[in-house]
Amino acid sequence: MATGRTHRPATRSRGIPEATVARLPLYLRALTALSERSVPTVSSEELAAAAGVNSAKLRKDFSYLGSYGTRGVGYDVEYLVYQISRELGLTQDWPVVIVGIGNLGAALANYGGFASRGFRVAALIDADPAMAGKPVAGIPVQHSDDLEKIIQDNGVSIGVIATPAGAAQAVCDRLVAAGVTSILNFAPTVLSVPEGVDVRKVDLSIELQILAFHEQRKAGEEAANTDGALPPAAARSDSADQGPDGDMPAVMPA
Amino acid sequence: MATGRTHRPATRSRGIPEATVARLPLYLRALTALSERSVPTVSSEELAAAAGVNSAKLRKDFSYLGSYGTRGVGYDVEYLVYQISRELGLTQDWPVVIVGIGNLGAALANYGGFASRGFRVAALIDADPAMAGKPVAGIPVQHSDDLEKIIQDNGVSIGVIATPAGAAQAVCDRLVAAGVTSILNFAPTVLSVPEGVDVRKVDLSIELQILAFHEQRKAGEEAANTDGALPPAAARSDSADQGPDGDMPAVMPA
DNA sequence: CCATCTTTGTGCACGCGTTCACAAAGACAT
DNA sequence: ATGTCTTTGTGAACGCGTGCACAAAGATGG
Repeated sequence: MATGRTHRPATRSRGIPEATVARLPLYLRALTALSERSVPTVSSEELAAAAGVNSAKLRKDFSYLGSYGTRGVGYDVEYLVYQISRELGLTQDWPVVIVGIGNLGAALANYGGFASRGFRVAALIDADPAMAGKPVAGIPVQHSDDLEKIIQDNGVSIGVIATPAGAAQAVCDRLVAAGVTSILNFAPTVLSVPEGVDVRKVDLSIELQILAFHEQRKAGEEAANTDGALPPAAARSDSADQGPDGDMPAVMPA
Repeated sequence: MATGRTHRPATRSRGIPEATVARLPLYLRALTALSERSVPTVSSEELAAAAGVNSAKLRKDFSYLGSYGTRGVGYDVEYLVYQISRELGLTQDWPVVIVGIGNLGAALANYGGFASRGFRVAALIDADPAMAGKPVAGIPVQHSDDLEKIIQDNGVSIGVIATPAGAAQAVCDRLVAAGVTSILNFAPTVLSVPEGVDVRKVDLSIELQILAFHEQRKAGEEAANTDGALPPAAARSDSADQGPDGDMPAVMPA
């Protein structure tokens, strides 16, 4: 589908569905764990269980990448790790900058999951002069006056915004102007960016609110059940160990 | 996905689509900002722009809650804030515990977006005895030995896991056993929980990987554009061509 | 070489979510 | 009251994602 018939250049992703792309990192994590245990091959059933998804979905996801499995056997773990890594672009080095070194920014700087996936924290940037030079996670914080220079000197195309909401848009504008084309936004604000720039956002408060909704609903149903108003909980094979979210992480494309 | 099995035509149907629920906090944030600026009413067009969504989608979302707008005028800001808050269950107090007070846990404890939305950090829990008693964000850290007691004494139903991946499942099991029915998981692991427990996950590394995918795609397209004058309609293979650079595997299955 | 068994890859159907487009509803002016 | 104008609420169409179910492909054993 969508071989060449591009209508709008908004969401053409070379045939790979967005939902599949969002799951690839999940598979990669499970595969990496298997690889470290020197497991040579894995079936779609096993891998799906490890990744917390349906096996049919996993096979269909992989089918978008190509036919990398062997029928009757399964998938070669190392080979699949490589293929997914390449597909995600993790075989190259991605320098990232983190702007806003508060509690969250510091946590991100210390987060080990980045380096192990090809991401390199090229610089930490903060607007507070008192922070300048102070090392966080072994990296000296630089002042935001030098933001443009830092971006350009390091060839940074991915920026992480961990500033207060009020500063986020201004920081975003400067990042984009300096050449950043992908932004991960932790500030609770809608960022407006020119076309061609990707923004993904993570809002911790929003996640809790979604949980609260379901929590309230559960409490309400329970009350209704003791009242005898509703029939007993019909067995829902819906999702035993997965939330109502299905697959989407805590993030939505902007 | 959500129950919705009762085919109630309209009027107070609990069948609010999951996608809508995920956007309600977004609307609420925009509405709160308007409320603080004492804006009395807002049209779907304006609010949609502020929330970063399509106005038709916004109207449809609100239609699931009821008819809270006035045609020709728009929506009453204060009224809508209340209705959405109530729908999300934010009119009640939600005590939450944060387990794992590392960099991320501390950042979460300090995060201001919780308290302002009806969430109260009831306790901080860590496995490190050296942390016990040490105040973080003004709250003394408690040792995980007391986890069950803390949960029960505070009537906690929402737990946040910010531990290393290795400890997450064990913590999760203890939380669930103690009565927690909603979990926000920051550990890069798939949690398995019994039916009736909601899990939402936030994986920072996954978000970056998704950005990297799109970034790579953008770079590839740009190269293709400057390189060949042939628009995207050229590649018309279904599954044959893999990488934009035709880079074939360096690693073959043994 | 043939039979059998395992597991992939996928055609198909279904349901959810998004978007369009417009009638209905109300505000407002005359 | 009546007409006009604005904006909501929603029916309907469409596209995407999911899961079922099965044929094809290859391994394995005799």
